[in-house]
Formats: sequence, C-alpha cells, structure tokens
Amino acid sequence: MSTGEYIKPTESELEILQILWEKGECTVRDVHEILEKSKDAGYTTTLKLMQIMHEKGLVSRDTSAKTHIYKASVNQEKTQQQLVNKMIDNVFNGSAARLVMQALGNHSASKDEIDSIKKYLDELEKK
Amino acid sequence: MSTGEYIKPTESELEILQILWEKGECTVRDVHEILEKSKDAGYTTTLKLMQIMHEKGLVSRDTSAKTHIYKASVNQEKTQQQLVNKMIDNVFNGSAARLVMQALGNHSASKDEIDSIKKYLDELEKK
DNA sequence: TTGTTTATACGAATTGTTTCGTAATCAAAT
DNA sequence: ATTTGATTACGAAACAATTCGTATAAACAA
Repeated sequence: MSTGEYIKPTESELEILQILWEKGECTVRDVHEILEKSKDAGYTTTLKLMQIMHEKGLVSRDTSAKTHIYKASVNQEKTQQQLVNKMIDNVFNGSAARLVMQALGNHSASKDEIDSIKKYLDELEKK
Repeated sequence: MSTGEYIKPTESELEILQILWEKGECTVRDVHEILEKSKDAGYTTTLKLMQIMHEKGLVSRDTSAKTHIYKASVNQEKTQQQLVNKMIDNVFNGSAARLVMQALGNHSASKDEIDSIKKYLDELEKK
C-alpha cells in the first residue's frame, strides 16, 4: 500500500475545495458565484485555479458536455487531517493539546460545542 | 486601540520563529545549526530569511556588535491564535470543534494530554 | 445565417517565497 | 602586515501562486 503523494492545497485551492465538499458537483460558474461573495476575483481566475487543481489531481471533472462539471477528488477528512497535523508540528511544536486549547480559547466555542468535545474525549479515553 | 497589522509568517519563517521562541536570543548561526538538522539549506539562506523577517517586523535585532543578535518580536500565543483561527475558517468552515476532534483523533494524544484538555474545558465552561 | 452570450484554453504578467553566489567587512591568528 | 575565517549585505535566479486578457469554440436566439 502506498502512503500516497500528498499534495498540499494552497489557500485559494482550499476555498474551492470547501465549496466542492459542501455542494458536491459544480460548474466553474457555481463555484465562482459563491467565491465572489467573499472575494473579488474574475471568472477566468476561478477557472484557471480549477484547471490547475485538475492537473494536480485535487478535483476530477466531466468534460463530456460543453460546460464541465467538477467535483473534489480528495477526501475532506484526510485533507483536514493532513493540514492539522502539519500545523501541530509547524506551529505548536508537536503538541496537539496546545493547539486544541488555543483553538478553543479564543474562537468562543459554544456550550454545546464544548460538551460535544467532552463526550468525544471520554470516548477517546476508553480506548 | 489598533487591531494591529497582522503579517502571516511563511512556513520557513515559522520554523525560525519556533526556534527563537524557544531559545530567546540567537545569532544567525545558532538558528542555522538547529535548522540544519531537519532541513538542508545553506547558511546564507537562513541569513536572508532572517533579514527579511526583520524587514517585516517579525524579529528584532541588536546590530551593535559584528555578529547580530536576533529575537522574535511577535508574540507566540498571538501568532498561534491567528494561524489557528485562520485554519478554522479556511479548512474547517468555522467550526472549532471539528478542528479539535480532527486534531485529537489522529495525533494520538496521551492520557495526560486528554486530561489536561478536559480540565481546561471545565474551566472554560464555568464562564 | 448571423450575431450574442457563455464556455474553455492558454499565455503571460505580477507578486511572493526560497535559494544561493559573490563582494565587502571585521576580527583573530600567524 | 598578511592571511584566514566568520559575518553581513545584496542581487538575482528559480520556483510557485495568483491574476487576468485574449483567442477560440459551442450554444442559442433573432
């Protein structure tokens, strides 16, 4: 079994992946219209990015019709995992706990969020 | 009160900041020797990086002697905070809880780590 | 058919990051 | 004094990421 070639998506690519993960299949225009709300870049920029992502294997596409249909071809959880692990090493010197506390400290987690994390920790501890 | 200009350190810059945060004051050579262990780059590369970091205001330096002495001028916690928040938005769609679980899931937190996080959550909940 | 709109493809400019070679400078050793 | 070694400064190459203009083709409406 291969460990796989890990391609780290860039920030712009991640923005697009987020949309694809949520929406499933999308045209460039679909993605662009969502992107436009938070960002100001031209249509061809989005197009180019998605073409590059295809070259890198981050997305797959159906080109049978004129308007191509894209979808993410990398797994959301795996990609998140990879990025979090990198951050733990790169920013928190290997300590997951410190990342967690930092994440919860400021980002004002709700009581519900905190409870669900607690439950998760209990389960984790059983093993 | 100004919110401050946030400069996002690059990955290489972060490697250097980690060293400076841990060691305190360092010469370029000090930093380079540590960096060399995990990375293969020439001395002048490290020097240049640190000079750029100085231009950006990420480090300060004492140039009174021939050999300059560098130290981090950005706060460790604030910088970590900033990067984690960015990741929560950029990778986890705004959910701190999901980041936390992802972080703890794989990165095999020890029992001690889990306990200290729990304690932290309890305190957080009191407020 | 002809013109308009909507796509993709592609090249290229721009900007940012990383890398290193070379020159200049200073200090210490011979 | 001269050489040797360690240091900084600086320019520029190499690479990567982002942006957009323009050409071209397809679909559609008149």
